[in-house]
Amino acid sequence: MPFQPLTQEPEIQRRWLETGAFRAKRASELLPGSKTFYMLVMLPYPSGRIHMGHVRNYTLGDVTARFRRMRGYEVMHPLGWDSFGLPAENAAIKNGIHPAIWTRANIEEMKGQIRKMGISYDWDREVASFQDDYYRWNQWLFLKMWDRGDVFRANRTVNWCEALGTVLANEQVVDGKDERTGHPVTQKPLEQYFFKTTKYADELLACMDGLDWPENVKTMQRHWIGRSEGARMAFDLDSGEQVEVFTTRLDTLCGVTFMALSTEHPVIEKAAASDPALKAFCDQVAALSREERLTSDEKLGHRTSVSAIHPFTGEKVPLFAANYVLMDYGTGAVMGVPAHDERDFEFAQKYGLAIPKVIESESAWDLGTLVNSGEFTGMKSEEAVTAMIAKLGDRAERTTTYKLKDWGLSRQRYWGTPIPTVHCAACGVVPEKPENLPVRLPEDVAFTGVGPSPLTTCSSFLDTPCPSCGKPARRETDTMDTFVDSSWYWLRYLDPKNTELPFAKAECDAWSPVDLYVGGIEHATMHLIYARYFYKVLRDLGLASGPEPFKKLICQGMVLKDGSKMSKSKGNIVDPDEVISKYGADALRLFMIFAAPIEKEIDWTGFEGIEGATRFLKRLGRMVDDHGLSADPLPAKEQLSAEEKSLLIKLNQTIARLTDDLERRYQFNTVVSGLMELSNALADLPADAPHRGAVLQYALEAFVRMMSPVAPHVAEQLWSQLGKEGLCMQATWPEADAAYLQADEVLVVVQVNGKVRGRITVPATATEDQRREAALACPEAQSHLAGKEIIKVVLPPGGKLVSIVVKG
RNA sequence: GCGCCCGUGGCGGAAUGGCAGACGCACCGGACUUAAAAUCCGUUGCCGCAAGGCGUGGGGGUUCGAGUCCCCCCGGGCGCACCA
Repeated sequence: MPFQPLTQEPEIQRRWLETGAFRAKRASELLPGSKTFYMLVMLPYPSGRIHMGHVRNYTLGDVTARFRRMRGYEVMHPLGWDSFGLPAENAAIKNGIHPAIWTRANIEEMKGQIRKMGISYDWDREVASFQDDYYRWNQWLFLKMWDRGDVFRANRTVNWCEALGTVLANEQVVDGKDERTGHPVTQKPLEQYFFKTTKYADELLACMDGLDWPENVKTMQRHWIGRSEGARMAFDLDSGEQVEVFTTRLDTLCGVTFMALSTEHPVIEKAAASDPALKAFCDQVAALSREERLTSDEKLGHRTSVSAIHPFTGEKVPLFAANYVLMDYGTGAVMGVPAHDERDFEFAQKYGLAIPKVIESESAWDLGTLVNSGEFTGMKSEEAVTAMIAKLGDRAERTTTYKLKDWGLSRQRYWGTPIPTVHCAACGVVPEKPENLPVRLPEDVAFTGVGPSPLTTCSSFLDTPCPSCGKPARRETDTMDTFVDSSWYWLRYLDPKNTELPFAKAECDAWSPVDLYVGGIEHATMHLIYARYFYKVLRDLGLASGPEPFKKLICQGMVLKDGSKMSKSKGNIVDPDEVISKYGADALRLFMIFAAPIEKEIDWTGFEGIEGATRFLKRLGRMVDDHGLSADPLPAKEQLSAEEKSLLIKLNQTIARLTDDLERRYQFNTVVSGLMELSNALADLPADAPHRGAVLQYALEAFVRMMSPVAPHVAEQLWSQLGKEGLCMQATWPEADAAYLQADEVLVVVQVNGKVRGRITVPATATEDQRREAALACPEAQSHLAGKEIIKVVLPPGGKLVSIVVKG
């Protein structure tokens, strides 16, 4: 049958759906001892059209899911939609379409495109975060976390746009203005909700060692968490106040010549109230945009009228407000030790402060031996810290700080999960009662793009009785960060219709953790830390078990066009849907898998690659056509011709190799090249081979099954043509036959002093001695051995090589 | 600045310390064709007529043997970025 993907693929997809071949079992249906595999791809945002990045991601996942099914695993392979967030709201403002309508239409559109790719998703498990049967569980979990003290409210500085009446993300602020409208943006403190992620900082760090994740992602997370051991200590001020600092180098305490505090530090704010010059300095630092602070590292400070008192010497050291001290790390205050800290050094030079050396070591910033430190002189850094803490008493203690911040989840937006709390004049901020969930988003609101979120003016939403005292109160109008939605969605897939709980523990126990998670590297920190954090919370709530959600992670590379990212603005998008309409899904899938290793970028320079994939599929079709059918049994090995035997050896070696590539190495591109090599070997079988029909039939049946994960439509087609009943995707993955893994005669390479000098053929059964003798006797090697002394002969395991070492 | 990753033909890439360049793309030559497309066969790392030599960014090291492991340097990418 000719290769006609455009008519054949939809027909085959229909057969798969009718058979229910993609359906994953519920925990109760799983037989005891059955192997499960949870294949997960990252939750997509329904932007409207799929792009090549999706195609690559979903193809990788599908190859794995289909392979595991054929290997006898029960497979979970779902998809859903990250369907809250700003773009829908912006579309509503621009086009006057309600976000829900826009979102639903986009999901339908993209689902249709994904279906055409033949990805084996169990669509009965689809979830969409904008639906209240999903986001009610965000609210439910929020309340559980509230009860456990994992949620708190605090003031935090945000990018505030007065004209728009909303908070903006850092990426949306360019040159101190809203990138869309140009309205000015200022920094403003705002009362917000936070998840206490720092509570799990140590565990998040410690569990990372056991994860089968790319090393660079693990490193990024370690840096993000940023654990740092040191000490806190309190300095008295001559104003009668105290300032607490965090330092990793308490041993340098005797080198302190100044104190530097963040411009936002309470002590500075208090001093600024009566010091206009200091106030002006702080305002000037605050006015600098994010980028300006990043690009200029010039140290700036302003001396206050206050001094700190050194706890050992009683000397007074000046106290500065400084631009290089961050309020949200440590205590927002630094003890300035210019001789042993690069930043303090720069600062001291600029402001003419003393730079006394108190540590003797290889470089100024290293640990070493104390000098000029009174009674501590002569001690090693480590023992000095212990001694100083002892002497400082209540003033100091060892402590650990983290760069990881608590997760601010408030968004002053409409299109997100309403935070289920109520503001009551009498009771304060009160959590909603669980039985009143979900707190639904009101639908009858207008989107103007100006002023605060429509929730703040929607009385049907706002007016609600206080859950505690019952008096009239006002609903919270903040909604949740969409990262909340994507932090546990993969557990909802396991039990998407549950109305009692977000998911049943039994389902989680049966399927969790995810065996393979595939997605973009851009989620290396935020999403993948939040999801790990959530899992630990869920575990502590008794909803989930086990420490970590994602056993293995693969970050796929991007799909580029002519070296740069595909984007609407560049007009360089290659639309997957159009490619499928022209070449078919299998050709696209094959190309995506073959073009590069998963983690590397693919540059879509032209259509040559996909045309190559098409050629390969067509050639296979012709091969199966020409072969027809054979019912002859495969003859015994002894009866086969040499060519037939070597074809079957190639076949079985390929089975072994591809199985390993897919099961252990997760190396997909070589799966395709392995298939291509094997197809070349099949084509080379002589037309007059004595058992051609039987051998080809046997080899093709295995071949078609092996190509099925990558090119499933063509595989089904050829499977039928080979006279096989049932679906190829439900057939068993071929098992390598040990009798055909090695040829009777094997090639042995002969090296002399590390250089290849000859090749000999020996029986596979040859002993080490026989191999050594044969190698020494080989004429090409002989010419390099003549007149030289043989030092030793190495026969590495595997028997494929003999290495002769000579002298003279 | 700190950290991580990567440098292999014209291109994408393969090689799990053991024959470097599998497989594909492109190119070139040939067959089929009135012609073209499609298809099929073949060549293609570099130097050399050849024998042979050289070759995985550069230099050093470990090893019988290094693209692969270790050290230094060069080039590219990514992440974090005054983290006390």
